[in-house]
Amino acid sequence: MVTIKDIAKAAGVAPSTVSRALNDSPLISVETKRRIQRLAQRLGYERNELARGLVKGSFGALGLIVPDIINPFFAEITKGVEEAARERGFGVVLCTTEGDEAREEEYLRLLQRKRVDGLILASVTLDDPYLQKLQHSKIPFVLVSRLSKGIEAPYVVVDDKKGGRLATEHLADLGHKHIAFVGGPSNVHASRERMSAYRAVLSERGLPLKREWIVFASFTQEAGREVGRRLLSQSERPTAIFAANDLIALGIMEAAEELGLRIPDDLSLVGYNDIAYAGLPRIQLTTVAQPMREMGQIAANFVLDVVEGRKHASLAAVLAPRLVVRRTTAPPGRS
Amino acid sequence: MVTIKDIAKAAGVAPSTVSRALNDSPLISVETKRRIQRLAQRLGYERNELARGLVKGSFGALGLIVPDIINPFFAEITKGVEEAARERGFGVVLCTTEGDEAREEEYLRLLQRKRVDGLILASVTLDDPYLQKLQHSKIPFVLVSRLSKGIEAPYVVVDDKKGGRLATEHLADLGHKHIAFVGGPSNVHASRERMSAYRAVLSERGLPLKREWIVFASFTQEAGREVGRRLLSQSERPTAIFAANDLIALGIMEAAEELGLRIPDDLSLVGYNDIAYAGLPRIQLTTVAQPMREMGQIAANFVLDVVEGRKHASLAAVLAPRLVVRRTTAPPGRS
DNA sequence: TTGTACGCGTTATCAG
DNA sequence: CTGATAACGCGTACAA
Repeated sequence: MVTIKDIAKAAGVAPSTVSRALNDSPLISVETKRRIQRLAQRLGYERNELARGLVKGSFGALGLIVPDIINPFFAEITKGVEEAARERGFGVVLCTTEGDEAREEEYLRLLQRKRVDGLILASVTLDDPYLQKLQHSKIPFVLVSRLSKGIEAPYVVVDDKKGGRLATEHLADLGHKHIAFVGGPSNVHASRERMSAYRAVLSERGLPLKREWIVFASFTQEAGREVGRRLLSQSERPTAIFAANDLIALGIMEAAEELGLRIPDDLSLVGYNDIAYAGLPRIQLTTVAQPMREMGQIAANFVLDVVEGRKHASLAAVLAPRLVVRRTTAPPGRS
Repeated sequence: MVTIKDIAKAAGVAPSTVSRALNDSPLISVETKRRIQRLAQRLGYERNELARGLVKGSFGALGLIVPDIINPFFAEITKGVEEAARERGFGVVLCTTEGDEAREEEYLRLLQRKRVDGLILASVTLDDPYLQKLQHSKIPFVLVSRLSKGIEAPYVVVDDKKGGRLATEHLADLGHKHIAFVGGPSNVHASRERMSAYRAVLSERGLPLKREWIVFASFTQEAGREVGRRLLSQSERPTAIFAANDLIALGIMEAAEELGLRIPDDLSLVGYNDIAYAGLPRIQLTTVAQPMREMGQIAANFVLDVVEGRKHASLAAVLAPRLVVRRTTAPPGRS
């Protein structure tokens, strides 16, 4: 690999002069600058960012931690982050945790060792105490699609209560009286918020609130299928289900299919996230859309602003969800 | 951030001793080693990999270039790469190109500047001449799910000809005589291979080969819908379509729906890739499955083997595809 | 405008 | 077994 020393030798100048030329410094004559720049190009010089980072204390990369890159929800966030980072010349180190806390901590250490300039945490498992440690580490970070109870940390989220309301009210407006809720893990903020909005709406409307019709599982299709089977094979089954994400909804759809229930005739179904496949021809899932890519962009740009010194002290962005009505919801059939 | 110098001072030894302790070197007494290790832990020391990378000439990270992380096909590959890298203590820098060649080159330079240890190219746009340059750069790389004509480069692919055969023969076996093919970009190797297998099967079986029934588009649902509309609204329409990936197939499904055609009654449809959503309740797409995650793992492990000195000179892995028959294919209706 | 000298945090080499 | 010392490639005060 060619270094600035090589260029310096070839050009008959000092390495510092080459450095100045390559960094477009004003304290160098225009002609030597251009001469050196051309030479560098011709020699195929690529700056060593390890060395530069060592000096400047900044490597030019962001760390992104997500639970699962296969999940389109996080894929969209990732895309937003990556776009924003790329536009500003930064790299993105991708870390997936599978929801495993140990792995998350392991990755966090890896990223610190690599001296990334900032962290974007779209993961959910990390406990508050660890976040506290992170705050001391001086490396800027931002929470995406999650909050932290004890810690005051910058975040960008979508208003889950509002989203939960949109979904539940839509079902109630259609005339449903027997509405169940299927969430992700019960310790995940989003799960709880959507559930609490669901409860609030039911109680406002004077609809029955059954304990057995509030289920927490995990944010996967398999979990949705299992819960769906259980929920829909009871003698008294709900006429509508609000699922806390689209994957769960798809699993429930699968279970309904198995049990010979037609959607939306026998069962109305609302999901959450509007992942790309919710709009598929035969799926046509009614769902709550979140601006996921935008979340990623906002998060990345905030961290980069902090890194580059325009110090936004904090960030508390709450974006608005949007109900997307498709074909899995209808008034309840006469039964 | 605490450095080895800080630890050295605190322990009353030289920095080099600390370095030896932290690297578990044998040329240090067991007791000082342990003492220093404990001290480092207590001080919250995290090694600076920029400095380490500078002297060792290796940063401990892989660069991964994919066209689009939203596409489940590449998300799966990414997952495989990330898993393998994590297990061996490496990070992954994610780069998405949107199929834009300029962006790919830009990223390639970024990754070189960051001195990643190896490259995994799941992108398709890069031209052979550029690969040639890459070979000179001494940084090991591997092609995933693509080949290069002129250059002898390590690769891991799935046998597209075999996959194309599986799909086309399945349709022919069902009795279809009017089979169309919809590919991705015509300059993509996978597209061409699947198409050529399609042609071979048709000619072997003595089935009519219509020029208008071979269409190249792009690997997206939108493209599939457009092509589907055109193909299916002709007076003489095919009774079966082999789509070169699942997204295209889904688009075609959408178009068929719009035109009032039932699947598989009026139209049989085979996709390619078996992305997670092909198995969805109402989609149930017959498709050709590729071991995507495995490809990612094999690719990453190969590059890492090279990096770590166990020098596999080359890699030419051809994995086998698998036909997954679901509910979008059936014998042609009487017409 | 340019060159010199030093430091960033680590590892490796060579004495001791 | 341990301690100096140099080197990795670059940026930057300081001197010229």
